[in-house]
Amino acid sequence: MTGLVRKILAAAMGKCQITAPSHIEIEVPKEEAYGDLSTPVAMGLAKELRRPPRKIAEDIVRCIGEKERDEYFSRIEIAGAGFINFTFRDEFIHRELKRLLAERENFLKSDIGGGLRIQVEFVSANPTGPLHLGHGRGAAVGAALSNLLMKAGFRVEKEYYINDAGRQVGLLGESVFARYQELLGIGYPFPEDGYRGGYIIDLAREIIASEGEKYKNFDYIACEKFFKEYSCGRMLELIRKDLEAFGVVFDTWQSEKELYETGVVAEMFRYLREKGFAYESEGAMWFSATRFGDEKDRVIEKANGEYTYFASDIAYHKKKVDRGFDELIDIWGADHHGYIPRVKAALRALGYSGDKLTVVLVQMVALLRGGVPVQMSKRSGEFVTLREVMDEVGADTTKFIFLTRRPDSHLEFDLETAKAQSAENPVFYVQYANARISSIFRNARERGIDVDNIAGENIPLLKEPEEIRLIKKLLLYPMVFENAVTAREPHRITYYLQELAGLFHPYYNRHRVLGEEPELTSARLALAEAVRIVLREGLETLGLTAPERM
RNA sequence: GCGCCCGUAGCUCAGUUGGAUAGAGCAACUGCCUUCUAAGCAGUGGGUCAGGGGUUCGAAUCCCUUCGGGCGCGCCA
Repeated sequence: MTGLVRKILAAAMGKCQITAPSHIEIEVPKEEAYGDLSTPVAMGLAKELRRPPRKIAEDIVRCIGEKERDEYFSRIEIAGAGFINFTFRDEFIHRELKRLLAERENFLKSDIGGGLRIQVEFVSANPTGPLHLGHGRGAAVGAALSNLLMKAGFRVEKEYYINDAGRQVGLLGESVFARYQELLGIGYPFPEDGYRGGYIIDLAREIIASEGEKYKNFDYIACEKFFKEYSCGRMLELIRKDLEAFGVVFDTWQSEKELYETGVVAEMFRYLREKGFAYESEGAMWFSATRFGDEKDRVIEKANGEYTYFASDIAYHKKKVDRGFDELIDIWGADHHGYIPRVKAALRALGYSGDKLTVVLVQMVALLRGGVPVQMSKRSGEFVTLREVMDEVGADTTKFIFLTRRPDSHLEFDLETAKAQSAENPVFYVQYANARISSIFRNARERGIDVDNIAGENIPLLKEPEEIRLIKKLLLYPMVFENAVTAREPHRITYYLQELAGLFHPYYNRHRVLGEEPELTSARLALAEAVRIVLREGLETLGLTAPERM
C-alpha cells in the first residue's frame, strides 16, 4: 500500500513539475480521522520551493490522475500544516485482502536483501559456565533479527564465536582440576578468579566417573590440555542444549583456537606488518589503530609473547570478510561498546569500510524477584541461568519480554511479574488470537464447511467498521516489515502483533464468524484466515510458537 | 577526567529515523460467559517527555548545557 501511494505521489509531482525527494515519507496517522496513510512531503518541500506547504500539497493532489484517485481512494485531503491524507476505498481494500489470501506469506515480505550475504554473530558467551539471562537476551534478539533478514531475502548465517583460547578456559580447566583433586581427597589450591559454581564440581565428578583416579596427584601442566578441552567441550554442549531449548540454533560455531591453529592469526600479523600497520614498541607489537579512527593504538602481542584477545578478534573479523559476506552484524553486550572503534579500525586496515560491520548493543538485564534484585556474581558462582528462567516463566514469555524492548534499553526482568503476568501476558494475548482463530476453523470444519480452499470470493461483504479496520491493519504488515528490516529492529514486529491482536479480539467479541448466512460466514472466515496468516508469520519471525489451542 | 548509552503515566516500556491533540501493557475501579476459547471484551482515571537554552514551518526525537543513572577508558577477556 505504501509503495502504491509513493508511486502515485511521485507521478503526480512529476506531472506538476515538482522534483520529488528521493524518499517520499509515508506514515500511518495516529488519528483514524486523518485517513489510512499520510505524507508530509509538501511540508518538506516548502522551503526549497518558497511556497506555503498547503499550496504545494494542493498542487500535488490536483495532479493525481482522476483514474487513480477513483480506483484507490475514497478521500484525499489536505490537513494541518500541509499533510496529504489518503483514505482507501473499501473495494480496493477488499481486492488487496483477496490478494493476501492468494499469495499468503509472500504478500507480507519483500525482497530487500536481494540475495546479499549477512553474517549475524551473537551470544558467543565464554564456554566457562551456563548461559545467564543476559545471554538469553542476545540470543532472542539475534535469532529474531536473523529471521527477519532471512525473510527479507538476505542469505543469513548465524554464527557463535567460541572463546576457547584464552585465560578464561584456562581458568575453567584448572578450576575443574582443583575440584577433581579435592573430590579425591587431595588438597589443591583453588585458582584465584576460578569458577566456583556447582557445575564445576559436577564436571569433576563426571571425570572421576569416566577416567577414574587417573589424574590423581598429577601436575596440572601434565593434564591441562585434557581438563581444558573436556570442560570446554562439555560446557559448549550444555550451552548448545540450552539454546536449543530456547529455540535458537546456529549455522556455524567458530572456534578461536582454530584461528590460531589454521594460521589465520599469523596471516593477519603478516598482513599488518607488510602494510606497515603494526609496529614494535616497548617489547610489544602494536596495531596502529589511530590511523583508522581509534583513539589509541592497541597491543596485539604482549611483551611476554602472548597474543591479546584483540589479536584473535582482528583475525576473526578478517576471516569473516574473507568469506565474502556483504555485511557483518555483531551482537554484543553493551559493556563492550568501547570495542567498536577498534574493530572498525581493524576492518579499515584490512581494506574494508567500517560500515561493513554493524554492532548491535544489547543492554544488561537486571534480574529481580518481586522487586528485589537477584544478586548475580560469577565469583561465588551464584547466578540465575537462562535455563532456570525458561523453566520458571517459559521460553516464549522470556523471548517476548526481550523482544518488546529496544535491545539497547536497560531492562528489568522481574521473575514474579513475568510469571504473575502469565495469565494476561502480552505474548499470550497475541497467541490467544491465533488459538481462537484455529478454534473457529475447527468448528467450521465440523459444520462441514470447506476451510481448506479459502479464496475469499465473498470478501466484499465485509463492511463492519471493525472489519475494515482489521483489513487495513493486515495490509500494513509489509510496511512494518520493511521498516523493521531497514532499521534492523525486530521489536517493531512485536508491537505490530499486539496491535493486530488488539483489533482481532474486539472484533471476535462483537461479531460471529460462523453465522447463519453462508456468504457472510465465508467472508469472515477469509478474514480470520488472513489474520492467522499474518499472526503466524510475525510470531515465526520473532521465534515464538503459534499454538492452535491454549 | 574523557567517551558511549539512557532519563517518557504509580511500575515496565513503545513512540513509524523531525510531523498533527505523546501511546500500550501492568497495577486500580465498574460492568459482560445458555451462541465460534473470559489467557477475552466494554468503560473510567493517570504526563512540566529529567531541567534550561538553541536550530525551524514543526522537537520526546537534532545541537549546547546542567542534574541524575548505567557502562567503558589494561601488554584483562
